[in-house]
Amino acid sequence: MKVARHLVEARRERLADLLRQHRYLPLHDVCTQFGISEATARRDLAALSDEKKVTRTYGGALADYNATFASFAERRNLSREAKRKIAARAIALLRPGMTCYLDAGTTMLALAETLRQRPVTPLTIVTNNLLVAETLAELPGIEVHLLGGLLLRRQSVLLGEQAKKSAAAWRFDLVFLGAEGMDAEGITNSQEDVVEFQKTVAGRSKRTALCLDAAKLVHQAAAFLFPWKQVDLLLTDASPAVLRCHGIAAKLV
Amino acid sequence: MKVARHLVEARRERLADLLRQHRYLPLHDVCTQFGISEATARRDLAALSDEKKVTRTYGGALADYNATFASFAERRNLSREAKRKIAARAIALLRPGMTCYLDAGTTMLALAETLRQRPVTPLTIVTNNLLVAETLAELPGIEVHLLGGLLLRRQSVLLGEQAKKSAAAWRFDLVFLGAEGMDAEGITNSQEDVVEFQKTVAGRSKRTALCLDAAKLVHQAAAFLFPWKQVDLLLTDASPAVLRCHGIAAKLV
DNA sequence: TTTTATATGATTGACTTTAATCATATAACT
DNA sequence: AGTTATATGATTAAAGTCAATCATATAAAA
Repeated sequence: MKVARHLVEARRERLADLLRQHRYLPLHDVCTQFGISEATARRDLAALSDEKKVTRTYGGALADYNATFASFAERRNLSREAKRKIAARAIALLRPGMTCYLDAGTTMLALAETLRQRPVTPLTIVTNNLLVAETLAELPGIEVHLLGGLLLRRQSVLLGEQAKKSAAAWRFDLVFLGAEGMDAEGITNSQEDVVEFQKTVAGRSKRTALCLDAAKLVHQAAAFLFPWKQVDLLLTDASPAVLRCHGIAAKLV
Repeated sequence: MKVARHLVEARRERLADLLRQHRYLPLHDVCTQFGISEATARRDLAALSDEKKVTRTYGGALADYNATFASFAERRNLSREAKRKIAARAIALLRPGMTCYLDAGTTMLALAETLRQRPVTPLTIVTNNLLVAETLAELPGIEVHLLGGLLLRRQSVLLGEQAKKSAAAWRFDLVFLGAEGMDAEGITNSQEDVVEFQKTVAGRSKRTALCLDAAKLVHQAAAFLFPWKQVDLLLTDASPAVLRCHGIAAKLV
C-alpha cells in the first residue's frame, strides 16, 4: 500500500546513512533492516543510485565516496593516464632518505598510489591530503606525517592557519605541487588560500616540482601561484613542442 | 594446470591491491583482469577473505579496511552496544558553540557516528583520529580540525611531538578521552606516548570526560593516565553498583 | 468527497552466482 | 627420476538475484 512521500524519502536517507556506515549492504539486509520487500529495497537502492549516492552491485549496494568526497571522486578518473605518467616521472626523482611534501589534489593521489606499488625507502612524506596519507601509511620504510588544520571534506584536504603553521616546522628536499592552470606567465590555482599555503610550503623546500597534466594548459585559474622561474621542475604529459608553442619554458623532467 | 606457489601469491597480492584501488570488484572483472577462470578467481578471493584482506560479497568482493586499519576494525564490533550507550550520554553533554576534543579509539568513532546522526550545532571538533574526522567532516555547522602529526595507521591516529604542539594551540570546553583500563587507583592506558598526549589535551580543557565501557573494568594497562580526582566525568555502561564494588568513585553521567 | 497518482508486495521467468566434484598438468618434495 | 601434492579450469545442480508485470491500498490532488 502506498506510503507518504516524506516517509519514503526519510527511509531512503536512513538507508544512505546506514550504507555509509557499513560501506556495503546486501539487498537482503536492507529488507530486514527496514522491514520492506525486496522489490521496494531494490527501488530504494535504484533511487539512491540515480542520485549517485550509492553504487549498485549484484546482490547489494556500495556506499559512494561520491556522497562524501563528491567533486574529488569525480575528477579522479579524469585524465587518468596523464596522471599516471606524471606520477612515474615524479617517483624517478625520489631518493632514499628524502623528506618530501605532497600537495592536495588527485594528481598527488595518483603519485601516492604509484609510490605504494614501487616504494622508494626510506622516505618521509608530509602532506595535508588525507587520501595520500592513508594510501602511504603503513608502508614499511615510509613515514607519513599529516599536517594539522581545518578539514575541507570536499577536497579531503587540510587547510587554514594551523596547517600553515604546521608546515613551517618542516624542511623539505622536494615538494610536489599541483595546480589548476598554466600559461606563458606562470602557474595559477583556483583558490587563494590554497595558493597561500603552497607558497609557504615551497618556501621551506630546496626544490619545487609542479605537476600538471596537459589539460591544464589552456585553463587559467583565479589565483596566481608562481612565475616559471620559481619552478624548479615541471612534470607534465604535454610534449616539449606543445609547451613551447604556449610560450612555456621550464625545466622539464 | 598447477602454477608455482610464488606466482599464486604474487597474483593474490596484486588482486588485493587492485581491489584496494577499486574498493569493489565484481568476480567477472577479476577473471578478465588476471585471465583466470571464475573458479580460480573465487579461490583467490576466498584466500584473501580468510586473511581478512577483503570481504566477499555475492558476485564480487570489497576491499577491507581491515587490511589497513587492521586491529582497529577488529575491535570495532566489540561491545558495540556499550559504545553506543556511552556515545548517547556523551552527546547529551554537548552544547551549541562548544569546542571539543575527541580522542583516538573506537569508542570515539561511535561517538562521532552518533553525533553525525543527531548533530548539535554549531560545534568545533578537534581530533587526531582520522576516522572521526572523516565521519564528522562536511556536516553543516560542525567544523572539524585535525591535529597534525605522525600517522600511526594501525590505530588510524596522529601522534608525536607535532601533534602535541598542535594540540597546545587549542582551548577546549570539553575533551572526551578513551582508555584501556580502570580500577580503584584511576585510569590506565596501553601506550606511554598516548598517555602523554592525553595529558596534554586534558590540560587544555575546562572539563575532562573519560569514556570506558564496562569491559575495561578489570583490565589494567601499562601506563597510568589519571587518578580519579582528575576526572570530571565518567561515561560508562557499567552500573554505579558495579563501579562501587570495584572501589571506583567518580562523577557519573 | 471523488478522482488520480503512486508506493508497495507478490509473482513470474530469465539470468547469475555459487559450491562441489572431477580430470589434468605440473610444481614441490624425496 | 619418481612420487606426491596442488593449482587449475570444466561441469553441474542448487540457490540467489533481477527486471517486468500486476493488483491493491492509500496518499495526494481535484
